[in-house]
Amino acid sequence: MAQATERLQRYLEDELGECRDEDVDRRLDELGTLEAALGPAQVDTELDVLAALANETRYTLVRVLVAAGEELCVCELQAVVDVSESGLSHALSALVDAGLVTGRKDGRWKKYQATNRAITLVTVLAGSVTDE
Amino acid sequence: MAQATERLQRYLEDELGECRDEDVDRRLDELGTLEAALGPAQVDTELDVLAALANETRYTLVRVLVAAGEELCVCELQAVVDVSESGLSHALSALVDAGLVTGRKDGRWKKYQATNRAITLVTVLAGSVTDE
DNA sequence: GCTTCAGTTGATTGTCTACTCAATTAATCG
DNA sequence: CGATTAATTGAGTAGACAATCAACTGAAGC
Repeated sequence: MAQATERLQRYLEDELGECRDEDVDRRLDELGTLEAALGPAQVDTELDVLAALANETRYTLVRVLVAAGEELCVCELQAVVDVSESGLSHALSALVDAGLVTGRKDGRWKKYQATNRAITLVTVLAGSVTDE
Repeated sequence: MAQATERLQRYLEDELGECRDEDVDRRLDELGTLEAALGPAQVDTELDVLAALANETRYTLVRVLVAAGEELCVCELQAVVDVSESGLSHALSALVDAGLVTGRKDGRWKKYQATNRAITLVTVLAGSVTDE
């Protein structure tokens, strides 16, 4: 970090006209505060959610479940994605772990449903991409 | 898909009490419609955005830029993440490609700023994770 | 003009991830 | 009960990804 700090010092000299060591320390502290604004645990959760969504198979499943607005059977979801039965099960399991869908056994069948989190995220994401 | 269709047929028999081939076809069509609700091009864009965010280094950069509310110099961002100078540059480049940040050269320095898309997504994601 | 400096680019490498296959569970049906 | 069915689990593997190193670009400053 020593070298990086030198560069930051030169930058602050450019910006402030003058720059003492204490100015560098203050700026480093400000940057640290920005980074720590959310707790690290929450960031981990957010990254888990993002990782779960950032895959074509899983994102398709979430989108379909959100669009359906009701629970769908695994055997129906099988018709929607292009992976093996096992692959579908792995995908759904990852989505459950990320809190994006919930599963419920119903007799011989298992049904999955999008959570509020999934609905919110898919809606906002679609919106933020539409208005390029 | 032949086998999967058989299972779907049995499922629909369970649900509807009775099920002709045409019922299966109709359900398959409904599912296809759900999947196609958004154009495939838009889905690709959404997946690109998700992939760009789903990485600790890049997500941290976006969060800090959003929290800062102003443009930050590469040399400032260097203090925030734990990768090489080159790794930082690669990360910022990926974020630009995903439309999450913009870059601007200012003399010897290069400054990056969060886009509206990034602000929206980070805000909503943080919110959707807070209310567990 | 040559050097220094800020940042980028491309190639390479080790790690992580998303599948598939095979075996397994749990439930239903005959 | 034994067989079939729906779905899950775990091991293995091919491909994708993130980071680094080294070489490069372009602007600033002496």
